[in-house]
Amino acid sequence: MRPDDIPEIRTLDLFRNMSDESFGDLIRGAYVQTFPPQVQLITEGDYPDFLHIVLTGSVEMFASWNGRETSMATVRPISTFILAASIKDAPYLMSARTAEKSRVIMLPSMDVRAVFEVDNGFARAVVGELAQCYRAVVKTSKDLKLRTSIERLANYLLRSSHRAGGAAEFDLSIEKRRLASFLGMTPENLSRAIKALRPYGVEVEGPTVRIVDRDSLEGLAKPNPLIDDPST
Amino acid sequence: MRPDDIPEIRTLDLFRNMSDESFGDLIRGAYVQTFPPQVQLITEGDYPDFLHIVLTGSVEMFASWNGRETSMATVRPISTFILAASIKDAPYLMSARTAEKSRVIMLPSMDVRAVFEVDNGFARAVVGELAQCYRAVVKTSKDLKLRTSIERLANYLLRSSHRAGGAAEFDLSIEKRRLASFLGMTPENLSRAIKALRPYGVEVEGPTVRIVDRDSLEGLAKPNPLIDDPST
DNA sequence: CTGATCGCTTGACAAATATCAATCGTCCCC
DNA sequence: GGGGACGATTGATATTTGTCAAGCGATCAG
Repeated sequence: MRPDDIPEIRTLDLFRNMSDESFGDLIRGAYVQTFPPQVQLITEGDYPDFLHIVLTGSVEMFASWNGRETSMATVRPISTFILAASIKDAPYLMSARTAEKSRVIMLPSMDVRAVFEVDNGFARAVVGELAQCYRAVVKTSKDLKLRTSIERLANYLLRSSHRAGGAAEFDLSIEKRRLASFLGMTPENLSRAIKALRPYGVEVEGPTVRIVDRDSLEGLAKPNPLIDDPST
Repeated sequence: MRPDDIPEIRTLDLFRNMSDESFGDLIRGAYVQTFPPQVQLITEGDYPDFLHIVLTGSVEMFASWNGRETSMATVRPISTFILAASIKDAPYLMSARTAEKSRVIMLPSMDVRAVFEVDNGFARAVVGELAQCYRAVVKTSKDLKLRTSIERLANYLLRSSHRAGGAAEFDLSIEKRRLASFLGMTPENLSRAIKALRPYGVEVEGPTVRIVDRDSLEGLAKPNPLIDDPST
């Protein structure tokens, strides 16, 4: 691990309120690695060796069953993934692969569990992180069950715009076929859904999205903080 | 609260490893109430006043958007619900109503958060509970995205049978229209899906289900512990 | 007993979504 | 520069799923 990685990690919510000693125990066995795109980092069903933290790039979480595959989430810096499995020492429910070139910290799960047992500040921080993850999955579940595919796309675009600081023009930061899978549709249908949003002031050219008429799009999307606000 | 409720609660995973003092603080302001069926206990968007624990009966968690409603989960004894919102003091993402006559403990959220801050055993127990909830939602999300409606029904029936001790004959313990909503389909389609499972040895009469040919049903359902095993 | 209500079921139809096949464009490698 | 690979798009078609309307059967109140 590079020495200048350490202060950056130390300030994460998850590690901020733990003792120096515990933090030292955690990062002693840690290492940072840079992966090229499309490298599978973990496989569902395996037992967790490491708690992963994405420093740069992005990581796609996905799941498979019976020869089918679906994209579950994209993890962006700086966040952990697979915390629940690491703490419980339970098998991964999802696989992960780098979506682009990514720098990832890996903390041995054994150390994570050991520190969790002795450091009360860390234990409480884990609660915060897990609650956040739980609520995020509940939101995407509501998105999937309550909305049509076009409504999901419309809200996804509004969320993306918001993440880009409210910009009217921004880039889809993932491939369209992965976006399709994340939104629970086929790539073909995503193409058609994009066209269906043109009357609502959405212009898409390659990876670039321009929201020309936000009011119109919001009229269709009806964004709701209990589904679309990632911060609550 | 009735005195004989207390030891039962004390043995729950969530409360087993906390100090007597903390436990006393928690239940001091608690009360137990029995609700008739179809009483709405909490409403999404509200801030949590209480952490709820179902002692008997069952509670349906559901969510709404834009005039639509979907069933998210059924909480059965003895489990908590809305723990994440209580701990974070964040708005409920789901509403809850009693599905049948139910006895429910209500612990003031303020007390829960206060005890969480001081009792380390409780804080760690909260982690275990949250991780469990998180993984449960991930599983249902995979179920929804990777399976067709008939496959979801087939696996639901196998899980129900397993919960009934592996019995070939058991009762659907929820209304069919709620089951349909939970499985992400309409009541009409659930009816048709049930008929579609007849060639796989599934006989349904009213609320009673009989799995005549488990091998055949499993051949269709292809149950997978990373989706269908609630214990991992 | 009777009528009303309610959940479930069924059939006919409509809408949404997936699948298949072909094409287009871009990027990369030779 | 010329394939070739790959992702995106489009059109045609099939499948799945939802909607609407009607009817059935159980339950319950009067």
